[in-house]
Amino acid sequence: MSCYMEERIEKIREQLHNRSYKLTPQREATLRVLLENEEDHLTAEDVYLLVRDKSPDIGLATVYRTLELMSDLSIIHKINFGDGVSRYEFRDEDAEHHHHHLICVQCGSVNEIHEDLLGEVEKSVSSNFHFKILDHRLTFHGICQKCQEAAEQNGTPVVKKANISG
Amino acid sequence: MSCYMEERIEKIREQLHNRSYKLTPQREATLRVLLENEEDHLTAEDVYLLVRDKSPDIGLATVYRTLELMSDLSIIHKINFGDGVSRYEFRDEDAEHHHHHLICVQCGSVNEIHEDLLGEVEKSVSSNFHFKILDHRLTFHGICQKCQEAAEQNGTPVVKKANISG
DNA sequence: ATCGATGCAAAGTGTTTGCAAGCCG
DNA sequence: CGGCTTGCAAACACTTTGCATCGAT
Repeated sequence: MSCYMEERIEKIREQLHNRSYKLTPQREATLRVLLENEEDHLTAEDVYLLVRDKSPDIGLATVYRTLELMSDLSIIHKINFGDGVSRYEFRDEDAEHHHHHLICVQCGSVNEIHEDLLGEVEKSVSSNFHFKILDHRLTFHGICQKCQEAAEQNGTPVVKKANISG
Repeated sequence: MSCYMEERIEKIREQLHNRSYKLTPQREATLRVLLENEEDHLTAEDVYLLVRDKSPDIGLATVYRTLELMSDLSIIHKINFGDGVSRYEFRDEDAEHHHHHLICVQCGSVNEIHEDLLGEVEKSVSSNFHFKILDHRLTFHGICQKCQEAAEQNGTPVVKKANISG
């Protein structure tokens, strides 16, 4: 895992150099946080706080600038669940296109679906609407398994955490 | 159309009264703007400017409060295309659930798809992930027919608008 | 010496809130 | 009267920007 991470960092260093950007310590620290939390969907603030644990002198603006840059270079993905905050995650190298989110309106948890659910749907949209699809966003809002179970047992939701709404 | 609009306004007035809210002149003006621009996806600012044409003394905060209220009552829908601004549109009375957006990254146009594309997908998500789906958001980002045609003819996009708006 | 990258603070956006005044049953 | 509504301005949360400084060519 650690080795895998070094690999990815090196690859990104190259990508940056090829476009005459530097992989500065701050940028590297930011990327490492993102890699270490690949399962989550961190906000800029989240990233900032985590980076600061290891590199206390980094500024929030730098984190924003780094995230923006990485996003422009398609190294990471900027996503938005409609709660007014941007979140960042690593782009799947292969299946970049086929990755959706399940947001629990009860506890705020976000889970991913990695299957390609939209192959057929995209085909029909392309041909029926003459729309050339480059990307898509699919999000389901609902109740996750945990909260359903909790509700069955005692009628109380697991946690009251988020208000990700549309 | 005008008559249709009165009908809808009256219906909403009732809905509000049933929940002990009033359909004040400001709220009514806001709703009328939304109804008159049902095809668009207006931001709060858009709505504010349009309302002000007819009711110059309305405040932006009132527009926000009205939109929030109508959204809470599921009379309108608050949507978010990931550009950091909330947009509002009337909720389809019947097919509330099956309505997606095609956003052109070239000219910024937003078109709607009213077909239900996700019936099968939802079934498989529900059963595979034990996730109780309440709602979903599906957005395709790509190039609309117009921009494709323009590009074929002279390599130049139709408009450079950069912003996601109607 | 150059030119990008950084940290800080200030400015910017879009949205929400506190509050005194207004309206209406 | 008593509650919901309103307009205004101030507060807010998140993000971007200006600028002097730093650091690696």
